[in-house]
Amino acid sequence: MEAAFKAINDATRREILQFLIQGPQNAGQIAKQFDMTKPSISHHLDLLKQAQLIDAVKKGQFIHYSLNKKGFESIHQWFQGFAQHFEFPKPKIRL
Amino acid sequence: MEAAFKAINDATRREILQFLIQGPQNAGQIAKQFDMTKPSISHHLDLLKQAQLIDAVKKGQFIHYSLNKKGFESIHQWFQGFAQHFEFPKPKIRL
DNA sequence: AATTTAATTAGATATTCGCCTAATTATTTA
DNA sequence: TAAATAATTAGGCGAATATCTAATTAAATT
Repeated sequence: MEAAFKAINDATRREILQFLIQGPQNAGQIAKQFDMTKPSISHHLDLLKQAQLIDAVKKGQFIHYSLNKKGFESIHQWFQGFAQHFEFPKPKIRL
Repeated sequence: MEAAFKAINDATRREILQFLIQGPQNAGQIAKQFDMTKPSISHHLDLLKQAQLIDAVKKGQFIHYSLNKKGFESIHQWFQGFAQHFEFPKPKIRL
């Protein structure tokens, strides 16, 4: 949980997560989205992985990164403790 | 939003928020909960206030701090973008 | 008015963070 | 097997962060 809060406290890492909503991407494709060197992106990916916000799967010489539910769940759980005290708007229908 | 992510990326500040679930507390009462000096707590309170996660109301020589919905909403909004991709467990009945 | 109490602001310091360049590892292709 | 490609690891540096002590502000009490 500690790791997840740390991971999302950075604009670049949050943008990486946003980008991965589109689906899995390899490190090079991710790096291309940002005006930053590959080693820097690599480091961000490492922190996101530590936080279990993303998964990494090696496919040949590429590494495919994708969103991982676990990290988001840990944030969700923390948040729920407060949500109960505030009553956030709920969708009209349950999906 | 930036400020909210920054604010919750610290164990002490998250504990302050937890403590405030019980209800409003003044700075001294909050500081008593932690093995840390009052100026340090004061600084944490300032960051939480900047993030609109807490409100501060001066009552005489005391300042009463309480949870503020706004900051939590900004985190909630960000989170919702991902929640849709994962389907988090929902309560059985709508309250 | 002087003292006490609650809290913040100011300034210093050690640690962590984000970024870079250079070097390394691992895989594919010529 | 040598060269090229994908990605990481290593090392260094300036900026940001968390903490402390000392000083300041503001309100209440004596």
